[in-house]
Amino acid sequence: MSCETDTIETIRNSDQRMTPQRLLLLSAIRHSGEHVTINQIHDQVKQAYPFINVSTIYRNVSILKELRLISETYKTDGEILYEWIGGHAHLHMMCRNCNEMIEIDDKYLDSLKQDIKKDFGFNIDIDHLAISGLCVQCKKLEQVGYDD
Amino acid sequence: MSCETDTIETIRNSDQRMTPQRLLLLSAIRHSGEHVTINQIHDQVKQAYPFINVSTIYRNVSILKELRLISETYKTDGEILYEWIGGHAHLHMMCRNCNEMIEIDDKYLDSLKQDIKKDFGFNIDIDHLAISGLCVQCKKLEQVGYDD
DNA sequence: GTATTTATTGCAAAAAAATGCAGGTGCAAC
DNA sequence: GTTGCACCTGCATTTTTTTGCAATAAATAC
Repeated sequence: MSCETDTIETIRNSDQRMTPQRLLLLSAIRHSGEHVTINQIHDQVKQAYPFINVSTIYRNVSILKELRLISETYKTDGEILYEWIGGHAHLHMMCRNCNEMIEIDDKYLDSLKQDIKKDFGFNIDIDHLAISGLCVQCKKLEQVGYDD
Repeated sequence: MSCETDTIETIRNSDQRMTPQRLLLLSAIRHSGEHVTINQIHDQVKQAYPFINVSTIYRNVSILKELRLISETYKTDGEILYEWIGGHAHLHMMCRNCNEMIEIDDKYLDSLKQDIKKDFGFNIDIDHLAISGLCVQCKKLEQVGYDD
């Protein structure tokens, strides 16, 4: 509840209006599991309000992204996922072989963040980025003739 | 020259054929600076062979990506960049404010890679990933009233 | 409550990206 | 050199994403 009040505040404060569509969309992203695609959001919102247009989804998602209320993650297979930023920042590791996604606490980034900040002044966002690689299982399968 | 022989080998060895189009595309990616988009590749190849279709570019880029001959980087503004993987792995830091991109040696990833491997068995790809954040200048500009 | 201002929506239409398919062609075997 | 197979290409089509615009509806002031 209170977090929704915050959201409304954030939106109001940036010259945006709180429309029913936007509210539905927010709630869809917030409540539907972890990661959702544009189409999943659309489908979800349509259940409550069947007339909503996809372009509305696209536009709102883009606005919420700018406001940093939701995060955008490019999966290594090209799919784009959106997720509510609820304080629990984490990294996504996506296996380039089986496409499995692992979530990893962002504390693993701490040292990288510090190094980059110290040496380049660049401030890495805590939130989303999908990292490509090989999961345990697929790595094993790949181990056919070489070891690195 | 020799690196081109390697490329041809890699392609042949994976049941693919070396077509003139593919050769032009390879050369376009290899020689046109650092990062190129699909359209830039297309434009470049068209200069030598005007009849090439964009879909050929899409498909070949996708194949070369699978073969790990080129890397794909999702910029934080959504643009996708391709780059020849020439041994010089590096990270891209992209400022979410001014869109400036900084390249950073991949040695900075070493410790993260080790930690993730140790704790999750996940093997992060050395090559490309674009990390979003704020560069020095933009961070300063943002420092209006709060400090974190 | 009403009027005013201006962001937002839905539709339609355009642009961009991806895909299916039939014909063309690399390349290996002969 | 010729043949055959499987991969590639280009075109046409479909799917996805973006954009322009008139109508609508929040938010603010009265």
